[in-house]
Amino acid sequence: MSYSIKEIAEIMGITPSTLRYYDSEGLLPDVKKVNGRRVFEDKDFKWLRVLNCMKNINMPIKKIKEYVKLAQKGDTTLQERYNLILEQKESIQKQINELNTCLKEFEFKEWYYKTAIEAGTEKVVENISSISPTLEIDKIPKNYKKEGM
Amino acid sequence: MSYSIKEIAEIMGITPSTLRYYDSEGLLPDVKKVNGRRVFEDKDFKWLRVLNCMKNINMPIKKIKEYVKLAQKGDTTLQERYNLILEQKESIQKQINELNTCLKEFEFKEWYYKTAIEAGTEKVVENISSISPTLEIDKIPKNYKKEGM
DNA sequence: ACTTGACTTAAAGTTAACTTTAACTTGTAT
DNA sequence: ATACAAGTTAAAGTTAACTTTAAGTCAAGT
Repeated sequence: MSYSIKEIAEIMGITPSTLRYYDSEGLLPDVKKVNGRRVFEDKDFKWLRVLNCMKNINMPIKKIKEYVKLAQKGDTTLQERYNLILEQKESIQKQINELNTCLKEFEFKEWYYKTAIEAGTEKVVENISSISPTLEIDKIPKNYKKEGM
Repeated sequence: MSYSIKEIAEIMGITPSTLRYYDSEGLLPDVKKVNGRRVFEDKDFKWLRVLNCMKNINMPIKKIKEYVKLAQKGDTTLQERYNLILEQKESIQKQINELNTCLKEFEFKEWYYKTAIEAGTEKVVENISSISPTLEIDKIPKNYKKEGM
């Protein structure tokens, strides 16, 4: 099966312009061209779904390009690609953990506002700050530090 | 307790400039000023931790500002704030789901490269595409569509 | 009195990731 | 033959979220 840029764009939920941009940035390895037009095949579609995945985990385009370049070099870069994958796996885990912590905070806020709405005023809850264990500290510990906001 | 901009910046892991930028964007409600200098108190610190949370879930600054403005209006905006919280909760859930799907893909790739490294070549695995159920479809279903890449 | 260090604002600059525009080509339908 | 829809490139424009710079204020220490 082969697809036009418009078709594949629609399938992926992005615009043809974005696909051309990705191509120009070297994110789409070896896309066939017929009469100067891009023709996407199953292998491209497969890769686009991995690319989509990499975008979802907030990998910058530069990093994705790096991966693509390594993959194009062949077997000599297997270890490097493995390392890159491990690095990204850690990043995903970290993001999931952060999101879960924040989810707890938002669940607290859901309760907070539900209670306030029932009472008609925020006064009934406003001195309660959070149920989330990571967020309920009111006094700052002496050596409290946080990286990357 | 009260803190200088430098202190609070270090605690939050951001720069004083970023804090000033947030303030200028209306993200820091009612920060006290003494001799023209910002003085951060426990309530500001508490809010900064919620702000940090909102940044972690990729809420745009515009949306955060919206929330701050609603909160400043008082009890008349309780329902609106509740709705905003629910909306964001859904967004977090969606992000966690996406990350989990991608984590599976990366776990597959970890195995893929480990196997390839052991064999010394990618040839031994390269026709295997993914173990993730959502990503292993090789033929595109007729009505397959995806939003927001 | 004067230097120093930490703060201030306003405005300009930066970066990533697109998006839009302009000018052009190509295959298909009338 | 001609119009039209869909593609192309190169380059300029946009947006969000900072970051840097420039010029100035202020309290404390020497």
